[in-house]
Amino acid sequence: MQISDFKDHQWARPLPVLYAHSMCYTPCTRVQLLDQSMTQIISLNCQELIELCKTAETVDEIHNICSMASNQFGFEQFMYGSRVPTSFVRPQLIIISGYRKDWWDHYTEQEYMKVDPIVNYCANSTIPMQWHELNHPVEDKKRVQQLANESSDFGLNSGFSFPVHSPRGEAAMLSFSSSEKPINAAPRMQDAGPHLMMLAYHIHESVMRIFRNSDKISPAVILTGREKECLLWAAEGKTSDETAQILHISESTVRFHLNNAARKLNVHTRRHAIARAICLGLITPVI
Amino acid sequence: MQISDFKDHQWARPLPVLYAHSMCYTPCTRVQLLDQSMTQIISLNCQELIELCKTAETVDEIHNICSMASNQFGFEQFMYGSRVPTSFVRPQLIIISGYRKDWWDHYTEQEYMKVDPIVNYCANSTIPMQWHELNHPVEDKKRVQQLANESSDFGLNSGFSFPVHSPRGEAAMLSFSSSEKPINAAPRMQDAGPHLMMLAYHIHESVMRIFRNSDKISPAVILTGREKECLLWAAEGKTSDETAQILHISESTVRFHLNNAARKLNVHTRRHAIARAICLGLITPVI
DNA sequence: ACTGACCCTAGCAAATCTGCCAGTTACATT
DNA sequence: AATGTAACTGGCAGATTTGCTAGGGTCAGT
Repeated sequence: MQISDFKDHQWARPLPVLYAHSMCYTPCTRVQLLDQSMTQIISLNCQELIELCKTAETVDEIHNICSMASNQFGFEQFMYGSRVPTSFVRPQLIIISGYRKDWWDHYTEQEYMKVDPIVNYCANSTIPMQWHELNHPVEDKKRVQQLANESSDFGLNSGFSFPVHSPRGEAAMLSFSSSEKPINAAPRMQDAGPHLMMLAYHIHESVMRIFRNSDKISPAVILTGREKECLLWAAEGKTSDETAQILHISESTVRFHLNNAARKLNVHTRRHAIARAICLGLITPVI
Repeated sequence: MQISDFKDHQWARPLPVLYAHSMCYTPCTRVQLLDQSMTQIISLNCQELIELCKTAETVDEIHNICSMASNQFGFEQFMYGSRVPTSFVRPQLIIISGYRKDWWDHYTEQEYMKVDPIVNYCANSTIPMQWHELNHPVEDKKRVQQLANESSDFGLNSGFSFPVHSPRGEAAMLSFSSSEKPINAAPRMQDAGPHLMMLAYHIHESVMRIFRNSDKISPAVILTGREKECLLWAAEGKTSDETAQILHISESTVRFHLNNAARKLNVHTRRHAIARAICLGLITPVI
């Protein structure tokens, strides 16, 4: 969504992106082994890469896995990006770039992410998409056209992007690109689709696991059963009094639990607590 | 999450499940053509099934596509289920059952869905899972054990489940099952995984498209830009006054927009409006 | 020129939330 | 027996939301 400028406001400063440089761009068909002390060259199939994901403990490993997958299926560059809804206004971005350094620098410098139709597509859809299929209406046609023109200068002529969405509200994207023309690359990409889709979800799970284990994103908030229940009914629009009747407890107790929940969530109002709890997947619909 | 009983409350009555019978269970290795007037027998690969998804206009077509996929990969029964977050307390369920009629009747009669660890897993994870791998802690061990024992009586010895999550907060699951023992079925299932995962997401998209086109689930709510902005800041915990300062408008205007948004969302409080808007994907984090 | 959609503003009474305090009870773990 | 966690209850002042009504202004499309 478009949001009004609020440059003069304290919210203007963006959260730092957690990981965002092109670590080891390798435009060859083979990549180095994970253990970088060895220079042996190996190649792993998708299933093996997925197994690596499950045990990966650093972002570098993830980067290497993506590189290998990219090469495995004849792509040259990749990019993983995810948006963690720590806040609506200032979500946390995690980016692992396998783009060429010059392109990535230009991309960030121009803030292309804000208009990139591929990013926009992945944020709103679940179906993998080959770039030449993209036909979404865009807001800022001029900028999008500029982006399209410049990207081909950096060897991004065709690509395949995989949206990832989790029950905790995280939205992610894993893109692979090639300098080949779409007409030539399409059939090969088509075959790789299902395997890369499966990989994309595993990559995302691994990245989130790694960052949750680190102290770089806020630790999981743990709410008690009653706290969740009170939040749930509050999110359903019930007043404290109504919630109290539904749960057969006093209104004071409901307020008590909501206050505790708000404190744990590090917010000051119920609205904020509700939004946070939903975003974090702490309260989910009951089946 | 566990929620206290509220049987004596008006919320006790469940929403009707939209589609939940075993339409044409076909425990053979081939299925009938979509045009049922013809009895010709065909077999389609996964890519072709996905193409069918894109144009499917009825639930029956979806059912047939799932049947074909099931047979294609040596499964016998399937089940698709999705939960649309129209409300936290009373979400809308859409179910397309390819289970044996007797099993499905028993399953619903026992309300197994509420304790089914596979359903629980899919609601909270994104990675496809073979049933024998499942090792989640469960709440009601006795009932889960009962479910496990009885399901094998109905020919569900191994299976593969695919969670689906969308940016609009829908959670879905597509499961395929076989009477084979896991040890025998696992390798074949493993190979089918990526293709069925891709199919699962297309199935879900088609189902949601079909139901949104029908009048069976509430039509999409359209908010104006200002309404979204005001909701966004409200979800961020800002008061009307603070939002007014951020957006450089008067507090009256903020109230006006929030009221309009609440009316469109058919709710009476901001908390509820915020919850609804987040669930429906109407307000999303800004990049 | 008209219509519709959107955005902006105002005022008021009643209902509700928020932040703060200080307790009791039950239950499982150590 | 001691500890910790979760659940439960009460009170109060001040801030905020809610529901309502009633306008004016801009802009695009017809």
